[in-house]
Amino acid sequence: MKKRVTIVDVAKEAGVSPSTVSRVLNNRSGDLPISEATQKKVEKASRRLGYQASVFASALRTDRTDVIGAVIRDIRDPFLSLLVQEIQEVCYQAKKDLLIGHAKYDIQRAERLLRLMRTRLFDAVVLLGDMPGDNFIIDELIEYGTPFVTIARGTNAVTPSVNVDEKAGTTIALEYLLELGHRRIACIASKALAGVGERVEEYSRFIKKHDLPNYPEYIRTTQVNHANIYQALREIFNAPEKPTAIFCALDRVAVTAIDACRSMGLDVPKDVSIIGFDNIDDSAFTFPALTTIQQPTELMAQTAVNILIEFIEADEKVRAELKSQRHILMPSLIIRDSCRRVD
Amino acid sequence: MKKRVTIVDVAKEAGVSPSTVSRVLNNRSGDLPISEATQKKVEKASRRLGYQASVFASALRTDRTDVIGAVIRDIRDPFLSLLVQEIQEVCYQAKKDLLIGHAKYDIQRAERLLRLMRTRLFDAVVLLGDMPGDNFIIDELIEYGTPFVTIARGTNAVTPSVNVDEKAGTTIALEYLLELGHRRIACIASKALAGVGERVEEYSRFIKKHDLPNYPEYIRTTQVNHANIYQALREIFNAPEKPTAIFCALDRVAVTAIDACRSMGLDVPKDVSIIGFDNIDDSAFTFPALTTIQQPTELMAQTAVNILIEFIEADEKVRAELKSQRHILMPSLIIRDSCRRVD
DNA sequence: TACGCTTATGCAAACGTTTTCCGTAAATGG
DNA sequence: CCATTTACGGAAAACGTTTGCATAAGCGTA
Repeated sequence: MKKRVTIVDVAKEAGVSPSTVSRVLNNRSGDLPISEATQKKVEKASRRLGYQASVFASALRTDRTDVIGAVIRDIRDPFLSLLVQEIQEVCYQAKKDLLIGHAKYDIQRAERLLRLMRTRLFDAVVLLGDMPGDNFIIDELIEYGTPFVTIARGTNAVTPSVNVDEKAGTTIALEYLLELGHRRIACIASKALAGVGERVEEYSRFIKKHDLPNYPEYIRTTQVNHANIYQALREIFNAPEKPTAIFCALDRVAVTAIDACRSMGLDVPKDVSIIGFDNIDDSAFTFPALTTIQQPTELMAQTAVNILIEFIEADEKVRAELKSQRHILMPSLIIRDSCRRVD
Repeated sequence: MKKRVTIVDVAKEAGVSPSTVSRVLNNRSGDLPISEATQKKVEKASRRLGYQASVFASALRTDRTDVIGAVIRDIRDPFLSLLVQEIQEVCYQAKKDLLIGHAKYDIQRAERLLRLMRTRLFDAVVLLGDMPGDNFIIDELIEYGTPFVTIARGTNAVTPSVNVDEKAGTTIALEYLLELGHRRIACIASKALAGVGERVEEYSRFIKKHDLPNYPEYIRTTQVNHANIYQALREIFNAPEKPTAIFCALDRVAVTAIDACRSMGLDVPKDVSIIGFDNIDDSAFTFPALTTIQQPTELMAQTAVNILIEFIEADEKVRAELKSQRHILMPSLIIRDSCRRVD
């Protein structure tokens, strides 16, 4: 086991001062000229010793770590983890590290992560998804001046945020069903977090606006598992008129719903059409493959990280104007095999 | 936006020296006595100012951050993310933070995370799953003396590790099928990473040992998606004798296989029995629900984190003996509905 | 009274960087 | 040939903690 090699070790090895080593390794030749020869010497010495600057020491001095934090509501949520993967990809390209903290739907755990944020372990933070009662995180982040952006947290955020246009997505899905001739359209959602909530609202508005049948049984909110979805479907099909299509507010419920329909002896899409929202990976692999609304995850990640990086590099005044950045991105329709025309 | 409040601010507020503040806040009254009165003063001042020690400064001094790092092969792998969630839970109880780095099956990305590990950003590191060619990570971790443990990385590790007994698990699954009267048993696996590789090997050994039919078509390795699994199934059923059961080396393939069977018009378990391995969440929600081998994830997490914590607190000599800690835990059979007796 | 012992606290060094300020030598200009 | 710039590099302070050591006060004992 080795002793840590420090900047003075490198300095000795190269026969220069620590200051010079620091300047060379951080490319500060702009501030101060450094001869080719010493540059080479230092670089060689550094490589030879396998030197790696201490994040602590340099962060203590500079208030920068080059690591971005992600606080994710649920690491096992297929959409959120897809998103975090895209974010990581963009960070990687930008030479930032991404470290993920898992809140596990739990305020206490999220609060614990605040310790690390307050102490500036992260240059910036991205918050993925919302949890009931988690606004204090945002408050603290603001208070301590940590740059942050929220993503998938509802379109009515007042802080820097990136979201898909939930209403537009819902409208696209429902209009597609309308085009296929459906009029009796039910809706299944999971417990209402920000984004999903907006979708359900928009569903109701749409139904009303187009004067479609709206039995109370048509709209179900449930946990996402086979048994509960099965139950929700039974209730829906017990309505005075059976629906011919179901709008599932997330792919996770859509995927399960397809399975549940089959175990009820219902054929998708012959007996009932199903459309989802999110376009998670699984949705391409159900049988039949799921027709759904795609969120532009790559663009969302790109946008979010860009905001963060601008933030990090900005000084006081431009930061102020960055604070109003709110992006709402357009989703698109992915047509696969789970919806069919009806007459 | 606030100026950072430091220990000297608190000291001033409380009318004591920074040293005293530090001692109170870190409960160093064991080393050195501190009067009740000053304790109260300091605590009050600290609370009033909302003081939070800088991780950098204290880590620089103490070489401790109280954060544990997890490097995960693939954040979207359902088994691994289940595991990381359990680990996080144990860490939380132990008052450590867990920060997750996502390697995304990519050596380069994993290597980048090494920067953080080498600089002791983490008190200890847990490596989840293996990737081809990632041994250099372990080498570096050893070289730089960072405590670590691997988990789900194959039972023949030579460093501290926690694994399920892959062979025993496979045997349990196959013996169960045997008991149900199956003799023609096929096997589908994903590309061979450490653990899964052992399962496939054990499958072959078992088939040979029990003198069961072993057509080459019976053993397929494939990527995990509907199309590929479908194809694998077709090949398997084109063997001279159709199998009556399929051992899927991971639940992810089992779940997809159930779906694929159904879309081939095959009823599970009437036409073919399917057994999985891992017991991921989804497996309880397939239709029929999947019979599978359960990994004791909670115990695995507990064991792994315990090793890490012992490591962190140990001094040189006990560390040496900790290095040989290799745990192989017993899996168990979860009987659900995807296997049935055959005559 | 002087001495040692306990109890409670402060001083200052150290952790490993980065960066401001300054010094020296060489080069350039008049 | 002197004055002034330019090119290069070092010394030292600072970032915010923790901790070994010193010390001061209080108290019992010889």
